[in-house]
Amino acid sequence: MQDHELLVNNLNKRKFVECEEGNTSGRTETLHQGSLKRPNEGVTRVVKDGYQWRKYGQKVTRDNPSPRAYYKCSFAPSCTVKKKVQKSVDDAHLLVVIYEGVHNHESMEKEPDDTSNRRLNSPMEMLKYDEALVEQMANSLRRNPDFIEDLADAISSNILEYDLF
DNA sequence: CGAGTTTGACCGGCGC
DNA sequence: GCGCCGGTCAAACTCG
Repeated sequence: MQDHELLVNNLNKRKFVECEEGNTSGRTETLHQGSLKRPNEGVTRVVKDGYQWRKYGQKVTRDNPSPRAYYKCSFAPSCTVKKKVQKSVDDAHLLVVIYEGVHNHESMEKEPDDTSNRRLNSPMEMLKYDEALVEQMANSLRRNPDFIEDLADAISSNILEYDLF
């Protein structure tokens, strides 16, 4: 399933904090605020979860003061998958990603270079992200003890998969 | 020059 | 019927 792919991808990019299922038609993920939305921060441009997304709109919604961004999958013209990205109401450090639909094509997993991830911005930035990441994880885990099991399960199964590569 | 982003306008659904 | 709101479109702009 793509769930795991996304999870692993985000972990690789050091942006993933927590993931929760439970949206009706789509999936919801909460990401640590990283370079996700700002291509000019010098990291990867559009590819961050294995797919290529093209932004087609942005809106400020009522329930959340932060603008919500709308993305379509631009990797395959026939792919109608969309995703919405907005900051969490609870925690502005988190990005909530809502996926709608299912990809009808392979992901772009084979990112040409793992080296493109390599430099977030600077070692300082990485440290900052790491700190915030740990903090966020601790907080969310404290709040959601049940989540530990799911997360550990997902991570461990993916680690095993990755070991094969 | 092409691909992607920004941003204001537009449209349709829904509640009153 | 009207207004609000979320979602989408498209022209202008930016960047590599």
